Amino acid sequence: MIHVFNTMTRTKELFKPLQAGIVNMYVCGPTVYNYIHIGNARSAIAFDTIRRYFEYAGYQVNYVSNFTDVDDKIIKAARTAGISEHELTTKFEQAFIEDTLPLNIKPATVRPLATEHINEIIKFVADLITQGYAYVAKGDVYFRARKFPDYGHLAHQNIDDLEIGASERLDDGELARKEDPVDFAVWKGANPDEAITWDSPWGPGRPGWHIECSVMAIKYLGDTIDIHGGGQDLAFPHHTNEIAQSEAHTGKKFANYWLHNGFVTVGDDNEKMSKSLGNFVTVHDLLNEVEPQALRLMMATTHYRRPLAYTKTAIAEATQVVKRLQTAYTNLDFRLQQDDASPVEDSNLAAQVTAFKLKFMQAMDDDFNVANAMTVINDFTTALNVYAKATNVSSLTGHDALREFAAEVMVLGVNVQPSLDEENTKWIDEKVATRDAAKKAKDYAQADMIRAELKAQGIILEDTAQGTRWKKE
RNA sequence: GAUGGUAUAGCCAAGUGGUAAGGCAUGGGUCUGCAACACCCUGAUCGUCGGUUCGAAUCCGAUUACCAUCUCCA
Repeated sequence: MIHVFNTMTRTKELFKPLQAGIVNMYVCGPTVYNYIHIGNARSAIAFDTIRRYFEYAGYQVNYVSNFTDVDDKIIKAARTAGISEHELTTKFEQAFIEDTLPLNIKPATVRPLATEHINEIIKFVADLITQGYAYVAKGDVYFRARKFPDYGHLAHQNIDDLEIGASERLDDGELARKEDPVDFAVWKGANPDEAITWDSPWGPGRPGWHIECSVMAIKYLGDTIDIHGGGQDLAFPHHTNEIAQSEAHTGKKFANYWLHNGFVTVGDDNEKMSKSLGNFVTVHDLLNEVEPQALRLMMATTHYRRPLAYTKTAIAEATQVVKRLQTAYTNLDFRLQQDDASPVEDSNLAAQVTAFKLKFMQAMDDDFNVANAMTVINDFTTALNVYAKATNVSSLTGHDALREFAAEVMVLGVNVQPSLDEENTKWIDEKVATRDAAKKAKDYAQADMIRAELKAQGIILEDTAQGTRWKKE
């Protein structure tokens, strides 16, 4: 019984999908005019973790996340770089894929592009005009926000309280064309010097900012979707406008649950990180400095609705934890490979594993309470470590435990299974064998020398009751 | 001005009425030929003030501080 916090109602609600066993979710993706920053990554990781938990819990998840590949910033950035908009967006779409891969962010089921849905967008806009919800004004098309009842409910903004132009970025010309300052563009007429335009019944132009998400969400997931997600800052105006235009168009509820992730803050004063403040860190740069799995864990274990303070100490701590999780997995795995491991079930361990799974799900069912889930994973880790030192172990149940452990940790996006590289490690095994012989002969001087020699090459030896295991530093 | 969020040990953080989970760090111990890994032990009365209650971090009121949103932003 999964409960999620719905921004629309500001309460935790029991999650009930429209179709049993299937979750249709749409998450607003980045505008691709630069490398993604850690705020984008946080959002992607938050919803990837949610997605992975649904999948762990047995749901099929249809996860649609877009690239917004046409807007003012793209036009500006392309012009600065001296390349076409398409070249620019293609480059950063590719970079998104490359940068999110090491963070174990699963690719979306569908990753649609605004520019590949222009016909559908034009049709959608035309329908809104026919319905009387939108009007043409000198090549632009605006949505009559006041005509939509309950406008602003999602962000809990009263339409009359909206401070017009509070961000001081409103274009006066646009303001003059609007019937009402709260109206928003669904289609923007082209400026004479803009190359990236499409023909429409209202003249050349391009989609407004919010329309692509409405069109693509409905196209790929249906008129009503289960979950719509994105960053907190999107609640207003982006999602508010999506709701207005979508529900005006279909006459149906657009999304049953609205989930919003909190911001990333940086620096000592915990200031919001954003592109406009210029204090952002790109994932592209960060991946050269930090262990990707540590970054992933750090972000995944901060509850998605809370602000996430990006600090070096948080990364350092996460690095320790990742190591601890991986060590536990590897050490028990080593123990189970020993000849004395029994093929018979260990009912005691099996019961523990069942209990951990139950507790893990209880934690995650509560609006993805990762902090409590981590408590379970920590207990699980300790149990694995204890078992790895046990005199009698069951290979059968031990492997079951490892599988369940890895699955739970993978919900958070961390892989504890060592990658199997093909390189030749025979020489290490030989050194270890030589050292073991020296140890048996109580020639500790030679044994220590071999250990030091391997250490110099980044190989750590660890003696156990069943023999010596090695790992890379 | 409107609308939200946050305040718990050195740091991160769970906990919505019954005498404060967990992690990191610190210190001590066990295991080990030594080491490593691991395991065990070690810490706070919950921003401030007042109220309700047999009992509050948890409810109510006030207050302080910090952060965010109000048509560029994940």
